[in-house]
Amino acid sequence: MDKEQIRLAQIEPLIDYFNQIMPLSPEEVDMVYSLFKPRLYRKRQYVHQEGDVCNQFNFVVSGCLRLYMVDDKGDVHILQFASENWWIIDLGSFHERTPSNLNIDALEDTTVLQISHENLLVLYTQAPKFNRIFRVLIENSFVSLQKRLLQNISAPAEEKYYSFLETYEHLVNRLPQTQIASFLGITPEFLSRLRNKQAHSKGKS
Amino acid sequence: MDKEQIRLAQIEPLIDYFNQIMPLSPEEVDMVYSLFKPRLYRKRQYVHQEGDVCNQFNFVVSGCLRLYMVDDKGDVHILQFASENWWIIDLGSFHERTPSNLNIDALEDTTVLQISHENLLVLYTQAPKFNRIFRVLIENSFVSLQKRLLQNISAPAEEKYYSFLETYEHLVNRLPQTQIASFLGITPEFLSRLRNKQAHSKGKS
DNA sequence: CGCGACGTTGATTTGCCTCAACGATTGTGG
DNA sequence: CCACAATCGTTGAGGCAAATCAACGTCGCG
Repeated sequence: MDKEQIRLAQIEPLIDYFNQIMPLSPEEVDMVYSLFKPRLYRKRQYVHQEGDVCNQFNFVVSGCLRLYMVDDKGDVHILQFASENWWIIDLGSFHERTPSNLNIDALEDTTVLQISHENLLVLYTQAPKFNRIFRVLIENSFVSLQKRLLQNISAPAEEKYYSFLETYEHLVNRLPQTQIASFLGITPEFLSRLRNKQAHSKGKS
Repeated sequence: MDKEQIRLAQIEPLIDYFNQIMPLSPEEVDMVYSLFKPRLYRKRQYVHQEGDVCNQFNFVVSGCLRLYMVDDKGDVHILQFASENWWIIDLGSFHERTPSNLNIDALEDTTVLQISHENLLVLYTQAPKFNRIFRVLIENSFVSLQKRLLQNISAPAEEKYYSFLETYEHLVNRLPQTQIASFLGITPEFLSRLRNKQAHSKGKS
């Protein structure tokens, strides 16, 4: 495969994704090919750093990224993981063009397809169908975010952990416990004790 | 004013709201007039009940609604308040056409403008600009939801409460403490103690 | 090899909950 | 218009979930 073929192969998962929400015309497919750029990030590399205006909308082709905030004490709070076929971005910073207080970095070597703010506006203007597609896409994100918030205000840590195991089954064995704890909003020590309890009750049943 | 004039007067805040995101053409304004219906809910009345498919997208003109879940123990967990110029809906149920496990009811006598699922599809088809408008609208909701989640996994109750006071300043004196506690995910008793502490420290400074 | 990230375990502390009781206010039916 | 119930906010005593701090073994990696 030459470089061009590699590029095309990488973009396919995104085309599939869009087609699933709403089938694209050949012209729209061409626009996706020309406006989304593949990029590789190495493990631990920043995709976006706080202080900057977030300028790229990222679609993960392979690997895993995280979106997180670092508080005054230096503790990390993870808002989102994104593995294959997920979107990740600081949406507030991206749209309001204001400096972000969130970071995005790579938990594994990760390939993304990214579109800049400028090119996304081009896409919306020249292919209005993408307004509809991105509306649906964000609606889906909104619904899952709302579910997570509901869990957070209503359920104890143990229940949140089990729920996480179900929702992120495909991802669980790729993530260190510390990252999961930070996502759940509990300490790694306490998560360890929860897991221990689970192991014991499983042994008995 | 005759009935027709009342109807028109009630719809104006919504037209203003849309124009602020993206100016509407006269034809688009007409569509809004014909597809959104005003409706009054009395205090404590249900706007939407769990078990039903959520079929109305609601825009609050005056008053205040809440979106909440009732857990196995009968405890209420509030996902959202909506007062003037806010939207409220179970978006998951509305789009997937599945039975909801959330409720919406009125904390005050409330006037809403509502559009049915069916008519929203008509609106999207006949005036595609609304895809863009609703995309922006949901993006805004997404960003504020993400901020709230971040607070929830990173901040102690006291900080969440202060943050609530800032964000919902206009609404705070209209809401009973029990509702605020339920929104924050703490008990009314503990909220009372937090407020007490605040009063004392204010007295000293 | 040696260092740093990771997971575990123990002892202790604390933020927040539970349960119970009490006035103050609201509202509702007789 | 009053009486009674229901809702609301507050306070106290006690308990539990989860955090903190510290120590230790393991593993992967430079």
